[in-house]
Amino acid sequence: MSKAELKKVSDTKITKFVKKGEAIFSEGEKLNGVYCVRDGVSKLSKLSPNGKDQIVKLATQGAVLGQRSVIAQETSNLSAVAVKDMEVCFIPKDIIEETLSSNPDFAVEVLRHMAHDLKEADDVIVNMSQKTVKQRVAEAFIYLRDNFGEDKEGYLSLTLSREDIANVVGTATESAIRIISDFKKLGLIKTSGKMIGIYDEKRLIEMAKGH
Amino acid sequence: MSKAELKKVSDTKITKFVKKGEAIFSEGEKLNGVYCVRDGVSKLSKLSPNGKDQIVKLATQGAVLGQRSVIAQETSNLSAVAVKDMEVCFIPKDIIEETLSSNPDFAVEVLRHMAHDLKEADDVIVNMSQKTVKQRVAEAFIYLRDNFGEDKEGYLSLTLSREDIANVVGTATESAIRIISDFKKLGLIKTSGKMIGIYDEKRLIEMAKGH
DNA sequence: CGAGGAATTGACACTATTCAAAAACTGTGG
DNA sequence: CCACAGTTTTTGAATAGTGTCAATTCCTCG
Repeated sequence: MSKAELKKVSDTKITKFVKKGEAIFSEGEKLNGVYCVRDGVSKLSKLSPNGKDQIVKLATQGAVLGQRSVIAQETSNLSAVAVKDMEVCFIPKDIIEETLSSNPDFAVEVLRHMAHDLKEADDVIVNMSQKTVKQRVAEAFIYLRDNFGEDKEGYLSLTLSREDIANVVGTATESAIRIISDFKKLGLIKTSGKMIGIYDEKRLIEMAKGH
Repeated sequence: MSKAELKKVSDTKITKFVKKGEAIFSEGEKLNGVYCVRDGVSKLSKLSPNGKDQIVKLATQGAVLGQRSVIAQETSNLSAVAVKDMEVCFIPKDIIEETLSSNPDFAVEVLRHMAHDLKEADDVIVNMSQKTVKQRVAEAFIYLRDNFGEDKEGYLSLTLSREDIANVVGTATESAIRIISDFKKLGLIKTSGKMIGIYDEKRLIEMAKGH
């Protein structure tokens, strides 16, 4: 973006704080702008017909929420709820649209970003359909560590409830719990309250591949 | 696109015919352009680590293949294979890139298109993770009819092998076969060779919702 | 300390994959 | 036109993987 555009954006942006558990927007809602994540983590989920919530993506610092819906000029197909206290800034739709149509570089940049998201979505589809729940749980832990890090004691920095883990993996909460319990018994992970830490990364990765 | 641009595209485009079963491009291949589907149908699939092919999308007339990879400047994450004799036209990467950066309207149009694909991918993720194989098979038949139509005898115009059906649904071939056989016994569908026709749409839709 | 939600566990029904074998179909060369 | 070889489609039976429901136990917060 040019300097003038950047200025316009920073003039109009509104910073918002969202507490863990609170929604930024919900499925079906009409969005009149996008939200940039400055801090914290949000889950993007979609309610399935059977009443369960499928988490499609976890978004953290640097991610932009609502982009897809604003560009497609549709209501949101996902809900965004904070899983860790957040600070987001809001950018009105008008600015996005205007910048898109006046600045090809910006459009291409957004395009690249969306192309990347699409590839990730394809990968998730393959994972969901071709891997067992056990493999997906193992994968989820690796993913959580790689994307959100771990504290000095080796526990994952992003702590999700067992239900959220199940919703990321796409399974029943009890199934996820049982597998976590198995992993612990096998010495692959350690737990402390709802916190989870990776013990034996190597074997966990093996597990994710199916062994 | 402007007239001049359109002309440039039609000057450089190369028409290609692809027979059923032949590949247009494969996973990991570097694409130096995109393919527009003028006729026929292609499956876009990704090989999973366990050796099975997951069909992510079926593309027909009007669809553009390879767009994502060209835009992201990456090798293709999917393979494209014809499931029905095809006619495609090739548009070199250079032209795409140039048009993207010079014509904001074109970029926005592509963006909208990709936003739509992304939403569809989200829906597929939810279906894969939250529905049973039986529901997904039922859904697949409805999808095939809605998108590819049926002949005068009521058989689906797009005939896929049982294996392809299983790969769309994300299950073992035998599982898909068994479910198809069940549906037939229940009077929901009829078959003739590998052709499949929908008998009782209403109950099939119920089935897709899970009853 | 008590209430209410979260996490865990057991038992059981149901779903789906796997391996093996039989039957049906397809194209080819005699 | 038929027989053969190679696929694809079907079916069976055994096994493994998941989901559901109900009952406890744990935790956390007011």
